[in-house]
Amino acid sequence: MQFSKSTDYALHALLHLGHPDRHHNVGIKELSATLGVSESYLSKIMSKLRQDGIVRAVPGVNGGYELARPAEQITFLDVIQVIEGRQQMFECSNSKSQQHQLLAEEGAAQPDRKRPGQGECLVEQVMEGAQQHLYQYLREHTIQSVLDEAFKRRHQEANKK
Amino acid sequence: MQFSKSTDYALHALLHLGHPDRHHNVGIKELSATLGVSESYLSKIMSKLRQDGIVRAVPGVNGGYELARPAEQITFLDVIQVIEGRQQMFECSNSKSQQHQLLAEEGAAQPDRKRPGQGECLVEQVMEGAQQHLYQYLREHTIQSVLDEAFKRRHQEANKK
DNA sequence: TTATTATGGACATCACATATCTATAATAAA
DNA sequence: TTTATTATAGATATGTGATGTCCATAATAA
Repeated sequence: MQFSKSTDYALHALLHLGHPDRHHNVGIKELSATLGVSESYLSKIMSKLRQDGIVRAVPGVNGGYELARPAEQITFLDVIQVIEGRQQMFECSNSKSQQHQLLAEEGAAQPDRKRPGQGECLVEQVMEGAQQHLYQYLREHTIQSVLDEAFKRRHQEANKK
Repeated sequence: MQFSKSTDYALHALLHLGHPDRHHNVGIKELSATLGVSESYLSKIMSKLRQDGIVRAVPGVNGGYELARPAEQITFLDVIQVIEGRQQMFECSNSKSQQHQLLAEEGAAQPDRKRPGQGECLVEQVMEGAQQHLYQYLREHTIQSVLDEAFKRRHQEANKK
C-alpha cells in the first residue's frame, strides 16, 4: 500500500515545470539533473503525463516539456491516477463466497431473490468510502497550491530575518 | 496503489469471528471453506493477526481462533496496518536533490543555515496529510460497525416484505 | 540538411504478493 | 499418558509489477 517512486518523480517534475519564472520548455536533461533520476526512466514518466494531457512535449532543438494547463488545474489526484492507474484501491475477491450470503441473509427464512446484483460487499463499501475521502483531499491539492506554499514560506523566512 | 488480497481475507475472516451467535473457536478449516481460500495461505494471515494481538489462537482439539478483543475495538486501520505494514504511504526520494533547495530558498540571497532538518518536502507534506485523512476514516470503521450494518439491512429486508 | 530532442519497444533485474507443502509444537480429549 | 487435532514456522515456487537501461526511430527547429 505505497505510492510508487514514479508518482514522486512526476509530482516533482511538474513542480519544476510550474515554476513561475520559467518561460521556455524544459528538456529531459534539465529535469533529470534537477530530480536526480536517469533520463531514460524519467522520459517514460513524462510520456505518460503527455498522453494524459498533463504536459505538452516538443521535440527538436530547444524542445522539451511544459504544463498543458495552468498549475492550479493540475491536482494531485490527476497525477496519481495517470501514474498509478485508475483501478479501485480495494476489490473484494470473494463476492460469491458463503461469507456474503451469511452476512446478507443469515437467518432470513425467506429466500428473497428479486434483486440479484444487490449483494455488494460491505467491506468493499467501507473501503470505497475511504477511497472517496482520500480522493477528495487529493483533488483539493494542486501543483499551484504547493508552489504557493513554497513561496509563502520563503517570504516568511525573509521577514523573520 | 492497491490493498492486497491478504487484507481482504483478514477483514472477512474477522467478520466471521465477530459473528454474534458464535460461542466457540473457529478452526482454519471452517474459515478457509467460508472464504474460499486455501488453509495454508489463510493460516499465515491468521498468524499475523495473532502476533499483533487481534485474535487469539488455541491449538489442539476444538481449537481455533477467536477475537482477542471486542469487535468494536478492532478498526479497519488496525487490520490494514497488520497486513500491509506501517510504512508511510509516500516517501520523497530526492530530499537532497536540487529540487528542494530551489523550492525552499530559491532566490533567497541570505544563506540561512540555522535549522538543518527543517527542509521537509512539501509534496511529502501534502501526501502525509492525505494519509492522515485516510487513516482517520479507517479508524472510525470497525469490525462491529460492519456487522451492525449487515444486520440493519437484513432487518429492513424483513420489514419490507 | 543537420543537430537536437522526445518516443516507443525490447530487455534486464529485483522485490513482493500469492500460494503450497512439510515438519514441528501445543493442546484437549480419550 | 497417549492420541488425534490444530496452529505455527520454514522452505520453496511462481507470477507480476516496479524500477531501470539501451537503442532505433520520429519529429522539430535552426
